[in-house]
Amino acid sequence: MGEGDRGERSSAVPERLLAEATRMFAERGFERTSVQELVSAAGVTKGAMYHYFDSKDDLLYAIFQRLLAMQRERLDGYAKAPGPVAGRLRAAAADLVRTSIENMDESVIVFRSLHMLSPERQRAIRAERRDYQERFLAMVEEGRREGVFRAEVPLTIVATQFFGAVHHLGMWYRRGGGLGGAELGEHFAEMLMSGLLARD
Amino acid sequence: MGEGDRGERSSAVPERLLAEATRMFAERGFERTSVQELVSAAGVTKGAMYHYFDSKDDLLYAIFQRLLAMQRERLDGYAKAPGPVAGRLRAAAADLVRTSIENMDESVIVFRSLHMLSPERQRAIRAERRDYQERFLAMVEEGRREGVFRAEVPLTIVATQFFGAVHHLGMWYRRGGGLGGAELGEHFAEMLMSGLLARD
Amino acid sequence: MGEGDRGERSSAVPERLLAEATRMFAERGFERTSVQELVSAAGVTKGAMYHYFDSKDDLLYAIFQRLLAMQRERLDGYAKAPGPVAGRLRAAAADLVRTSIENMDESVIVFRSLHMLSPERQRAIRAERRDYQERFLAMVEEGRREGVFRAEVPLTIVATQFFGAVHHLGMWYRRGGGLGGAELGEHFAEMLMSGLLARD
Amino acid sequence: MGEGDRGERSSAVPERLLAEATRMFAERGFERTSVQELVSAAGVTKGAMYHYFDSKDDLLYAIFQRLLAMQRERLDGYAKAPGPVAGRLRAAAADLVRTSIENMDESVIVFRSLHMLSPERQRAIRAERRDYQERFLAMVEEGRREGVFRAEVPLTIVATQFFGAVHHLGMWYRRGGGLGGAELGEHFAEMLMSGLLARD
DNA sequence: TATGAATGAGGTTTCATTCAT
DNA sequence: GATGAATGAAACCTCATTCAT
Repeated sequence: MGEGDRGERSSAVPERLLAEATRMFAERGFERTSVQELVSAAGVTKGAMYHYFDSKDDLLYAIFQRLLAMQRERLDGYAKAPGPVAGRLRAAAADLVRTSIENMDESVIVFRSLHMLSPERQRAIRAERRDYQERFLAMVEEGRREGVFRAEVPLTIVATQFFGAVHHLGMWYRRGGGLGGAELGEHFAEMLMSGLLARD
Repeated sequence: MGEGDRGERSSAVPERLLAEATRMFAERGFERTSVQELVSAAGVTKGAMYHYFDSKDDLLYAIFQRLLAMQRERLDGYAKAPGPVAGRLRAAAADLVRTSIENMDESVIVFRSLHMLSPERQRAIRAERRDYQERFLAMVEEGRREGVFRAEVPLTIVATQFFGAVHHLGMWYRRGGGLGGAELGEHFAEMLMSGLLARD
Repeated sequence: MGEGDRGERSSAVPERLLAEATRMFAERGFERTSVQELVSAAGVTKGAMYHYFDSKDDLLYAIFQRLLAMQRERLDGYAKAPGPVAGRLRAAAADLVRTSIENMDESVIVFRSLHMLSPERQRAIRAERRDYQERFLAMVEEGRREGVFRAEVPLTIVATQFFGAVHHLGMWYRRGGGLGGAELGEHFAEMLMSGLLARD
Repeated sequence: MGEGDRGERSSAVPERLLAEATRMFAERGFERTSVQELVSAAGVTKGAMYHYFDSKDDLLYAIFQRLLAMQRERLDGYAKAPGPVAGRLRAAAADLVRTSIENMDESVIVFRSLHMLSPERQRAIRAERRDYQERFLAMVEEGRREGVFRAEVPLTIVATQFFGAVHHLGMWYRRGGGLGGAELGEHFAEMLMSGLLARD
């Protein structure tokens, strides 16, 4: 039992907990998962869990944060990249679909268990998500100013259609079915662009 | 104490319970709502509730059933009506949006708390919803056979986009905001049709 | 719906209830049987039951009473009959076994659910049973005075052995098995007599 | 606060619960004893009880198990001991009576509340009891093969009489009355042997 | 850093009984 | 004689969290 060994094992505890919580919250829901079942499945004790997380709510919040931070970081990459906005928006859209599918458990939890967070944290997450959509729509605006996107359709409608469809994925998408994440990302991005791009 | 009086009073208990449950489940979630809080809000006793409903789950199921039965009945009306399929599909789409907004509480519950039902009932509800979508898409097929709808786009994509957007309504639509239910229904129907209709 | 018809039906209510209660209390125990299940099985309503019986306890008490009254009446028949006491005791013993088997449900209830009665009624039933045993043992004493039964063995031991064995029937006797009620009655009576009769 | 101290204190909770449950279940019956009354009497909290026992049923089962395991262990001692079978069987019989009286509460519970266990556990206990009787009767058979016991009386009758009488003890035996456990054991063993031993 | 026994409030549900009709 | 909706107390059990070690 060297130090490295021990360090590895203990640093694994929060990660194992998060991984197991993600799996279980997605599978049976946040409230149907008891702390005891969770720690048993993760192979740690209750005491250990409460050493790393203040509460069960804290665990849920961490899952939200991790997914949203990742998506926002990726979006920023496309927003700040060089090149024509149309190509960057299309890439960002495809990327959101692909990463939503790759992190389906987290995505399901976000849409299903947001209301289980404390009101305060619900507000924080809602703000973060609104921020994401605004940054996304800012690219649409950018394209409009440049004249490559049509200006007639209201932004709200565009957002509803696209984010609604992404959100809806968790309701029907099954791994191993017909389409892979990358393919589906292309489909969705294509539909978004066809609604935005000026005809002719 | 006439007959009508008695009928009203006794039939009022289940109805009051359903109404209050719908409101509370939508507002704070199914598991955040205790039976005690629910019956207090409805002004009945716990015993009375369990006289009419076998369990808290039963109450949730009744809410699901009521919404789905209503939507299906309305869809059937459009499916069996005379006239060109394009018009009937557009009307059905607008109607779904409008009734989803009018019954926003129920709609939110359906998408957020499905996983709180017993596995058996989850299957029943999923089957009912699948059935709804199939009937809806049958109208799309009908239009394709008649040559009024394009055949290139896969049905799954059409369904995902449209139903995803409807589903997503509960995440952002707020009563008293810009658009009313009828207007929004027209917008959504318009977008659906523009994706389906053959160009020129 | 003539009067006779109606009379028959209503007089059948207490009987149907007693019959069903006997069956259910024996099968699943007194406390595991709810009043609702009982009245449903008997095909009557709760109100009807409470019209004839003051409480669930009352129903249990009636079952006890009916069995004990019947057994006591039969014992009295043998006690007061003419002829040598040995023959009458043997017949009474065989009869107890046979009727216990014929009314196995009641017998099981008596030994298993006595403690569920109100303390007052428990005392009443215990007194009645003690009385039965005393009348039974009075016949043994009679035989001793006449010199046909041995006097060495204490009465308590005789009673314990015989009544213990009768009581124990409910634990192992299964209808349709090897021995019928009458045969087993003869076996038990034979064993009792062989322990009482003077040798040689 | 040494190690011994801690060990004693923590092991005391399940034991205190079992002791109190045995006393109360025997006195007023399993279902007349609420979990709240039980834990109050044992001086622990409900949570503590459910930490050690999965359910109220579990507590009942533990009482059954403890008595049956003890009895079986003692019987095995006599079965495997050296010496003539008649003496060993007599000793085993006397021992069963004595230990049944010493553990009268448990004995009463076993015969009165077996039907309150889950069906599965009822089967387990019945099997264990059947096993006990078979081991007991195997000693009778052994004696018959050696020619020391009569062969005419069927084993079932022997078992019914003896175990019936033992079982019946709980119905009439009162501590402090005439006979002590050891004496009564001798009486019962004597009666069993007199029925089994060949005459002359 | 980690344990796991213990807490105690609160959860859902059951049920014998009553009573207006 | 009979109904069945309604009561309300009490039942069993769960669970997130704490804390002495």
